[in-house]
Amino acid sequence: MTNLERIWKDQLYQEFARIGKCLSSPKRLELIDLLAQGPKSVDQLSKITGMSVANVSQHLQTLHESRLVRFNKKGNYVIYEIAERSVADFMVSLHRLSEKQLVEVQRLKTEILQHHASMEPIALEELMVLMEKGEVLLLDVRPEDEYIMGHIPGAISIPIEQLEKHLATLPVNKEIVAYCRGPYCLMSARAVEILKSIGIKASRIEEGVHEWKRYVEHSNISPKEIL
Amino acid sequence: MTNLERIWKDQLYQEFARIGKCLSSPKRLELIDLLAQGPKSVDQLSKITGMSVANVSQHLQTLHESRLVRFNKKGNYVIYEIAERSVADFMVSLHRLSEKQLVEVQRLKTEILQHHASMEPIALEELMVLMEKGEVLLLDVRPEDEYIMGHIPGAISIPIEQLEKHLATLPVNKEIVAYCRGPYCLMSARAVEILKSIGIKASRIEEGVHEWKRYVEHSNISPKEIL
DNA sequence: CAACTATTCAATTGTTTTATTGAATATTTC
DNA sequence: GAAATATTCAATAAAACAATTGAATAGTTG
Repeated sequence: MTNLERIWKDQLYQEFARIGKCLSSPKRLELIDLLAQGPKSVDQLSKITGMSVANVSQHLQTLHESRLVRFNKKGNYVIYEIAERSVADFMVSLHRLSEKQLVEVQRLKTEILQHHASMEPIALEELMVLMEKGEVLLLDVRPEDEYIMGHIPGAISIPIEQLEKHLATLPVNKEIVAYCRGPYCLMSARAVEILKSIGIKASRIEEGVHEWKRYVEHSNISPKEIL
Repeated sequence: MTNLERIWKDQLYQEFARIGKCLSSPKRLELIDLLAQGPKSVDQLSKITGMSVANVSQHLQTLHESRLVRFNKKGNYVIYEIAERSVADFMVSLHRLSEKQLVEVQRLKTEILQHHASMEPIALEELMVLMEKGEVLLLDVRPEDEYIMGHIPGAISIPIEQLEKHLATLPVNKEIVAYCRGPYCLMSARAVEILKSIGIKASRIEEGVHEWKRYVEHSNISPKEIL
């Protein structure tokens, strides 16, 4: 290899590693995951994650330097969002790889399921069948703005905090399946607990919007429009 | 969010970040890319990359802790390889994301093309058409063991160092298309230079085996067996 | 325009990471 | 079994990073 080639390769891999650096901090990964669900301000992110505002801001700047996120200023707020859909897709890949390779991730996932008794999720495939038959109501329990940004077709939106208030409006004859931000979000599990406690037949899927997109794109099922 | 939930999430993201940490060092990324082409010993990797043996060994151990690579001992050598095909796929994703988001990567790619005059690659799609017609000979210029590990169907193997010796055996009536490890490997460019210098019509694709696999899987073209 | 809010900046701390060196281990070959 | 080879280990020094704090900025509301 020529010397020039070596320098070129070093520069190139230096760049790839910039993306890698963004992924090397747990806090930053959590921020990307949250932004993948929809745009959020710095202090929203600070409140959700429990990090200090300054700390969040700093992490967001790191992410911005690698062009994984972008922002708009809206009045007093700075609203960050992921730079591209492909960033969210990439995060799904990272999670899948982590689950495949790291036993510890698998262990943590089953551990939390034991705390939420009988919260075993149903398969996405199974949900599809049930929805075809119209036997099931799909419930998106994320905050409403995330639902508006994109959701699984056919789902209705009841954010988890409002679920108890809206219990009366739910059909009694249908089974309910809840979903939230994805496999590492527990809002859908909490929803199932609430629903089951008042005698409604309920379950959850562990997939979120991005995992669902990946699923339909890989299984060649007609990729319906996202409403 | 409950306190327990916060702890759980922190542990989970800590784990994801372990994979991220592996990707945060340029040298480690280069090692993964090389291993994605086929198993290699520590000192092979040391020689290819120009790093010290101890340094390579240390990086490989980091990769092993995150289960991205595995190894077998063969006599005096320790042969490392990627732990799963999905690791190679993930690297393709990372490269694609980097190229999309980082202008600097795009700049570096065009920069090197100016050094190798008229090395503009042809599209994979174009190659497929040409191969259907039988108008083209596809040449894999990587080391032979990497070819044996997996190659694009229909390709023949002539490692770049042996190309000049084997020039006589090449058909004169066919155009030749060369490929190597992927978009950041310059062996195929060197091959085209050699071929053109003696008047053979030649070009290259920038894709390697993994990029090719991704291509056929996403375009639903019959995914022929890899020979 | 003064008080307030959201965000960023700058400086500091303690921690991790990287590359390097030389020694230690394990396997093979003669 | 001694010499040679491939790899790992351990210790070090330099560099990069993460979280924290308090001050600075910029936009908003009364």
